[in-house]
Amino acid sequence: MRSGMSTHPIKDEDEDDTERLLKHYLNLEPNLTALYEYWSSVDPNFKKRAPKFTGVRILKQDAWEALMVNNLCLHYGPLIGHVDAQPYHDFPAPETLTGPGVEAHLRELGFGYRASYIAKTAKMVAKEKPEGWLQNLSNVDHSPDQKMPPGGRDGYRKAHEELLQLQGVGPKVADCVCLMGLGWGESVPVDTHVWQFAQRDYKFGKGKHKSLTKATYDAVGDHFRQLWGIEAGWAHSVLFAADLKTFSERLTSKAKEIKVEEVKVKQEGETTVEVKTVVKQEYLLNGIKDEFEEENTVELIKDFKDSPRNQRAKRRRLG
DNA sequence: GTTAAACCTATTGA
DNA sequence: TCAATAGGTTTAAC
Repeated sequence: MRSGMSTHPIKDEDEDDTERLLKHYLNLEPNLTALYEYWSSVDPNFKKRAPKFTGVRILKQDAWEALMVNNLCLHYGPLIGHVDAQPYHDFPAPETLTGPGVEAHLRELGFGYRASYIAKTAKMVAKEKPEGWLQNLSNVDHSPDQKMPPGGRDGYRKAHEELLQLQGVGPKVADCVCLMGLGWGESVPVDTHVWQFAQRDYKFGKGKHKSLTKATYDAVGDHFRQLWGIEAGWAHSVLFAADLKTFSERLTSKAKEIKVEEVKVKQEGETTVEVKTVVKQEYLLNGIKDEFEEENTVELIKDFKDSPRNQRAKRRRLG
């Protein structure tokens, strides 16, 4: 990719558009700092957790691509080219996945019960729905200061509803497509992680909204839309990242280094007191208070004394 | 209207 | 090896 800092105007004319495409796909235009500041100003929980998860952006994917998955490209997508002898394939068009043997083949490829969903959805999009159906569900209005009801703009509600007709597409997947493939910023996909922190930090999971029914699903989305505004789906992604196990290692990685040092030091001494010291340091490093401290305490104790009781305690707290 | 069971495979950690 | 995790949607049953 060209850097865009060329001093040769003549060459700029045939400069490729890779940078422009990347900026668009990675959605680099919006001011992340301003957005984070706004979300932090309206939500103390966001303010507490977001600093460890900066730089989260919502991709501007193709809607059909957002609807489907990865492994498909290798077997159905057209070959784009090679990098270091490694072949790269584009995403297959829905028409490519409408053949009679597709479902069986996808099962062989390990898609499991989703094989039939993919095959049926491809048929619906390619054959049963009118031309441009999916793309026409996109948000095209980018004017600032739009009003948005808690349920979202009409276009978002329409897109969400239409997507639910597809086989294997429920509210969560529909919202993922709305958010990343169709440009509806207020879309909040509620998956298991979002449901976890909705219960832990936003008082869901009791009373009227005890379990994640459709009514609860909508209520969670409405709450976050009301709280975070028209880019609620973006704010949601920041906290989603914070809830993932793979990413949450960020919260303890530095402390683990210190923990190792502490273990060496205490080699000849008693354990309990010194473990607590480590926890304190981790707590300071993280800058995250209350319940996090407790979780880390349990985990660290588990590391040193791996008793079944402590394992149960950890599972219970981490839920 | 809500809940439970069934659907599928792959990866990771104890 | 087994449980947890990736993990929502559909269908049947209450």
